[in-house]
Amino acid sequence: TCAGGARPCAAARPGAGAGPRLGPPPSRRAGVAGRPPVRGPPVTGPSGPGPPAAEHTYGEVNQLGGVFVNGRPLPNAIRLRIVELAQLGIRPCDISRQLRVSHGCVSKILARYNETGSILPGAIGGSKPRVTTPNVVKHIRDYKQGDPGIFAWEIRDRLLADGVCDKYNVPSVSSISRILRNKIGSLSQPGPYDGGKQPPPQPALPYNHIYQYPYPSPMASPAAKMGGHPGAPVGAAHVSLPRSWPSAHSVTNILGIRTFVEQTGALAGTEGSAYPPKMEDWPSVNRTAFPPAQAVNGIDKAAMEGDIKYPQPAPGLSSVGGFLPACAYPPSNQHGVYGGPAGGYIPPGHPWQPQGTPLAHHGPGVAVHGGDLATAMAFKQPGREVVDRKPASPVGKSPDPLNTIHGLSIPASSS
DNA sequence: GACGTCACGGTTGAG
DNA sequence: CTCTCAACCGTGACG
Repeated sequence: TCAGGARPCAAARPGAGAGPRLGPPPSRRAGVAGRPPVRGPPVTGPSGPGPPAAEHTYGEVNQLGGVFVNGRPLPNAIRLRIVELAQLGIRPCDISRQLRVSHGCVSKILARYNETGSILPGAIGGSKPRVTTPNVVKHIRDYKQGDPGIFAWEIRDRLLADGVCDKYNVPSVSSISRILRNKIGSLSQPGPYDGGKQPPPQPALPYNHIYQYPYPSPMASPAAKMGGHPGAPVGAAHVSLPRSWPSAHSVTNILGIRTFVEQTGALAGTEGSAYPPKMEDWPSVNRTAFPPAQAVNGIDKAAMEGDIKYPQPAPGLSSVGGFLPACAYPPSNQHGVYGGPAGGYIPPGHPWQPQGTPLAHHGPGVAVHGGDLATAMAFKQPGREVVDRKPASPVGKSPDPLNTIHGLSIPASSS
């Protein structure tokens, strides 16, 4: 289904269920484009009283008055809150209104959550993992050295024939050509990577190693928490990694490089910048709105900060704490700027949630186990995405993953 | 009125 | 360095 956003689906869709839509009334399809959303002058907080910091946070304002960045995922805090509220029994339509997020989005996020257990957005951009791994390069080099006149397509065939690659990860002829041109230009010298050598990390990185979403680090090991949760393959519990290409075909797996990857993943969590600086460097984001990150693990700081683009209200606003009516948001956030950290609330237990890990509760104070919540939320069970996204969960880490996990520095004030 | 679905325009990042 | 492409995004509107 398309709900997940499967491309094919969309592509194949022009006719599919959308039949009737093919002739969208003029007014229709206005979608995002039709009605020039408030853009450009980035939605900065209400240009008046707005938070100074948010001078030019840009975004658009939806019909509900909420701010969003076209093409970009909602902040994890919001995503999380959507799930939380849903778990509190609040109807999606109400959640939509309260958070000022389109109901379609709420529906989508909840559906995904139900399906995968993850509140996190999928991996955006990028493409399949590199197929030109060190090992492949090495073979190409060997072939080339063995037969300087060999054609790229011949190399390709040989890679397949020799089992170096399979049809899923064999480099394209153009890629091979490029390799020949760029990396194997001078056959005399050993390539950048030597067979036995430990391959440089980068190439091995699975998809999106840079994808800085606050994906909880593997160590979050939701799996662990999930313990007996049905359908929660412990090992795979990683719902969060955005996209992982068919692990079975994963180059990294094939090459046995995964370990590194995993580690990297873990780091990512710690280093946590929610979004890549590039984009994330949105000006004016008031990062201070969030408690200093302790968190480290995935969503935490990252998650929260990740939402940088969205002006964040003071932490105090916590959302749920009081399931405030939309109007509860400070005027300054007029445009429904997404509220602050998702903390501050004590989510209801989750069905699948491992006993004893109530969402965010323990920990007094800061950061805390708020992570649990996130974790739990984020990893209900490794859904297909999950599985796909992350080959395996790292091991032996996180002494107390839960705590740090998303570190949703929830002002958990367990109170 | 609620909600699932999906076209749309947009962003992203590997190749 | 730029372009291409395919993935994902949230919105908004239909049904």
